[in-house]
Amino acid sequence: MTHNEARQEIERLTAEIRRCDRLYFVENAPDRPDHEYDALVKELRKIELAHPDLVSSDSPTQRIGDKLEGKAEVVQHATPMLSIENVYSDGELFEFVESAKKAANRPLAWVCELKIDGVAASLVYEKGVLTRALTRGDGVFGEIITPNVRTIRDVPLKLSGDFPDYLEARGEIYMTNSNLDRLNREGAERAQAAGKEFKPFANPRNLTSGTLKQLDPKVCAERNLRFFAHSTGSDPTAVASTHFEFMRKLREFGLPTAPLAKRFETFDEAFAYVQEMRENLASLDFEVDGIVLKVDDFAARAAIGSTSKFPKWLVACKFEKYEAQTTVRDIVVQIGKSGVATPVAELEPVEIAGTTVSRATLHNIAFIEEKDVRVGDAVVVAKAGKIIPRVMRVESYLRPQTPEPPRFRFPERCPSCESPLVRDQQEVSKRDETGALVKVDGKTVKEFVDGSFIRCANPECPAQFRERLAFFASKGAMDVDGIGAALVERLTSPIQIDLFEQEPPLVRSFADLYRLTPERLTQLDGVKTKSANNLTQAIQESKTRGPARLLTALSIPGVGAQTAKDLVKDFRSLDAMLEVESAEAFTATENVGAILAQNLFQFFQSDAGRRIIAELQELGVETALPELPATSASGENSFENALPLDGKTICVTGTLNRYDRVEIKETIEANGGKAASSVSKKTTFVLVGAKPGQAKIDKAAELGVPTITEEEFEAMIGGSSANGSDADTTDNVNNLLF
DNA sequence: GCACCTCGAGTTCA
DNA sequence: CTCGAGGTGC
Repeated sequence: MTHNEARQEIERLTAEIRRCDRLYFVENAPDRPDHEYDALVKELRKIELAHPDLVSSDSPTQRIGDKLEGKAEVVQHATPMLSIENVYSDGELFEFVESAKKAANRPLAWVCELKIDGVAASLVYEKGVLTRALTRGDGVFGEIITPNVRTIRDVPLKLSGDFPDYLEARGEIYMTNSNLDRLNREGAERAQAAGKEFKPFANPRNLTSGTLKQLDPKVCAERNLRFFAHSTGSDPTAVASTHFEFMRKLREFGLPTAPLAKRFETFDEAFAYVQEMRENLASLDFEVDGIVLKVDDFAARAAIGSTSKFPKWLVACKFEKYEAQTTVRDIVVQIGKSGVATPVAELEPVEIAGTTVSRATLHNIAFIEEKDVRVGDAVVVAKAGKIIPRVMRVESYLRPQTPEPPRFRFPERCPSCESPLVRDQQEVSKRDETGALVKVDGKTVKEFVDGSFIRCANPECPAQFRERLAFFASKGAMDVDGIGAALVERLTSPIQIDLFEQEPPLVRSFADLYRLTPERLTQLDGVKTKSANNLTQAIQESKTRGPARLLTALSIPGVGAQTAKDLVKDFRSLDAMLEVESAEAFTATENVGAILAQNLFQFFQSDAGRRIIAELQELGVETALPELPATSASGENSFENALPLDGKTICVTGTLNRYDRVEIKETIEANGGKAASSVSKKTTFVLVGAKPGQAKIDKAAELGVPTITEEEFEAMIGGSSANGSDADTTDNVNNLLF
């Protein structure tokens, strides 16, 4: 064969092979031309062997490249791969569509596509050649999986047709159910022949994800992964003006696109299709976890925009429900930072709305008794407020009769320190049988009744200390980066030297935290020099959080962030609080009554409390506000400029575009307003974001409190000097307070 | 004493 | 987010 003949033959074979790929993958031909394909590739490889100079990088024989060394490289996406907002009910879907329509301000055509449960990936084509493939990763950084992706026959190594210079196709890599079955069957056969045990792959999604991380592309090639594109990371407007048209172009370039995609002129038609698809999913050969609904027109998309997390012109209708039935494996009792003992149901893990739920609180003794939850019961768990699982009901008809599980009995002793658990007592006015108040000499008679909570009364309880330490280091308090429940557990556990010898825990008081050195930290398993240094650094930085944060961090019952701020405003230092002579001195502060005052007085008079503060002070933790500058010492606010939100109380509900929870609170306060957590008559505005809480909206309507949008809010604060970058001394003082 | 407002505490998972 | 309870004003 001459050189020229070889070149022609290679071209012919390549075209034939591409036709096979296309028949099967892009056009979904019913008969899979596997034999033909294999024979063609074999023939091509023979010719290429004889003429190595004619082998091009996009030849079908080049799908399997060299093994990767070590770990996959992580690189940044050209534009972030945002995730999709999920809706789980028709109501949520309608809400989403309404907001999109409003933002677009024009009629919208919609495209429906199947959402297949696979691994999201981005494929970069430069001058039509596949140069890089990345996993979605965290959306900003992804792992390079190019060698493995090259083995996927759906993925053209070279584009055809009139493709743009630069194209980033985004889509889903997945595996069919029948292919999973085949792999399991073959694996079992092979294992049997070798006399080994074979653990079948559980589901196609996990296998896909695992396969893509394989270092040897040969393994990936055998697994027969699939791919389709559903969007792009590059600019599509040069190629098409609508999504549906763009997808058609991608198919022309040789890229398969989302299966069963359809375009509809109105949402009503699209919704009918969603309903219809819901019924027909079982017949498909791949896992579908929903239907994606997207605005077709690119210009309309631009008008609608995105939040920081999701585009607002795109939504996934999930088929799962907010509710699931599961079994109670065990009921355990947790001790909180104030000693409250909370029963928690440990559940057989179930998926609800995209997350696995394995625990749910049973709140308190009243809840558990009323619902009569028992170990072994079938319970229905739902997500209240979209996140937190809640036991809705016990399916008591499913309860085993022989033997019937016993009623839950609250333990009598603390699971951590074994000291007795005691029921809270509450002071109430005494009433007679008719409900009328009992009076003696014109005064009501008080009596104590059982309260809602059960507590461990031991102030030294290790479980309580752990909770308090975690709270001390948490965001709202001293904000020590890197200290969470897991590390607290280890810091407060004895250190095992060898089988017989152990040393006391590294941290037995708040002050011990500030005595930690990198050397001592490395005594813990898995803490190496780097993390030990970072941690000690973070701990040192927390010394300057100021007295309000510190007071919050101390876990004095009833004293949280707000009360601590109020107190520090009046007292200005913890020393001043140590010097008070009676509990009444605290009641002068706003929102502090007899009970809180007593709690505070008790703490500041106790040896333990005084020691804690003395130790922290000695270690250099700030316990006082800086001295007021002479000019503004005369009175509050006297020299401050009027701020746009002075005297206004704003309650926020839903998700905002430009701020997260903490930021919006800070912004409101920086502008002189008050950020309230609930709507009342005193609320000036309710700031409504996306997916607002219905309770707050209703309440606002009921009380006639005006609602504002994020844009209106921004107009109000006018983007003025409120960001505090040009902070003067007064601002600094405020920063320490707030 | 009652009604209403606010804050604290507990809670789950990626 | 939700519940419970402390605080305040009438």
